[in-house]
Amino acid sequence: MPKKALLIYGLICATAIVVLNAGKFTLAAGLLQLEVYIGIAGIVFLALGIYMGVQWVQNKSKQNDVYQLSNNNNSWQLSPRELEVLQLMASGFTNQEIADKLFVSLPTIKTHSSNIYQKMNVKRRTQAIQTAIQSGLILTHTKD
Amino acid sequence: MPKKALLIYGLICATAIVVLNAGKFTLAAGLLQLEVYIGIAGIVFLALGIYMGVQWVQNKSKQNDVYQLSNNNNSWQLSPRELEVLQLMASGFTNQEIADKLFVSLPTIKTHSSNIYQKMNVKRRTQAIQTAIQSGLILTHTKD
DNA sequence: TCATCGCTCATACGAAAGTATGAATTAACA
DNA sequence: TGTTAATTCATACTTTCGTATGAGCGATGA
Repeated sequence: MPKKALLIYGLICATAIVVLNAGKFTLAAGLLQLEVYIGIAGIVFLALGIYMGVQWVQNKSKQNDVYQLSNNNNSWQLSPRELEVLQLMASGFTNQEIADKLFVSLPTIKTHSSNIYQKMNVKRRTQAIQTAIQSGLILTHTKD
Repeated sequence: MPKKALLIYGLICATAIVVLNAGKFTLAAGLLQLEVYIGIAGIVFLALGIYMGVQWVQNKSKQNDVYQLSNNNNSWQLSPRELEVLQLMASGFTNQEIADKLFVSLPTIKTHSSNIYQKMNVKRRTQAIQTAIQSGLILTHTKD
């Protein structure tokens, strides 16, 4: 969810800034030693870094190879966005994962996929994938 | 659904037989002319034929091409039955359709697919398809 | 004969996919 | 400027998928 992800990151950044400012004021008031301030800031940023690192690795390990699209094989007049969605569907991602990748909401991806199925005259995700592969729209094995 | 389909066909056949018998009795009682009896029987069977024909065509048009399996690429030690299921999954069929094709129940196919995902270390149908295609287990384009 | 494996089936539950409907925004275009 | 297409989003609903768990059965092999 783009909103959720943005919200989380926003909150983290906001928290970090607040903590830093609080520390600066305390420092200016002479109530805190510089070492302590730096230490706290270090811990906050370390935590932030760990969190982002974990997220990164988790996303990494989850990622499949993404299929390539053929340039001259759009038999169904799919829009650019629909092609992107189809490509990610064929690569094994859920609607939610596709939404995250494209920074849009889940309903948006659902709308796109429904439109794709209509244009391709199929009823299911797996049929769309099969049809796209068979037609050559999606390239499963790059031929060099 | 095998049960539902069987039920429907059973009901149709039963109805046809009942109608025929009713006609025969009426005929025996001399209340109906032979031509009328034959006519009614004809209409009943014509309707039955039309219904079955429509069903046939609809099923026909719904059928996808079925992918081929590689003979020497079973990296995950999938059982013969699991290979069949995977093949049909990749070809775009629902679990219900696969169950119908293999003359087993829906829960059976669900069990098979779950086992397939575990053996292949994936979480979803589309991932299993992608992985199987990439590995060469499933042949999307027959090379001659 | 006992253990294992493959296959089958069932029920119940939760997650993901898909449909329908309506709507707002933006960009291209006549 | 009005129209159209593409994109986005939401809500509500149905269908399909997937997991967990437990069980029965036949074949195979130690």
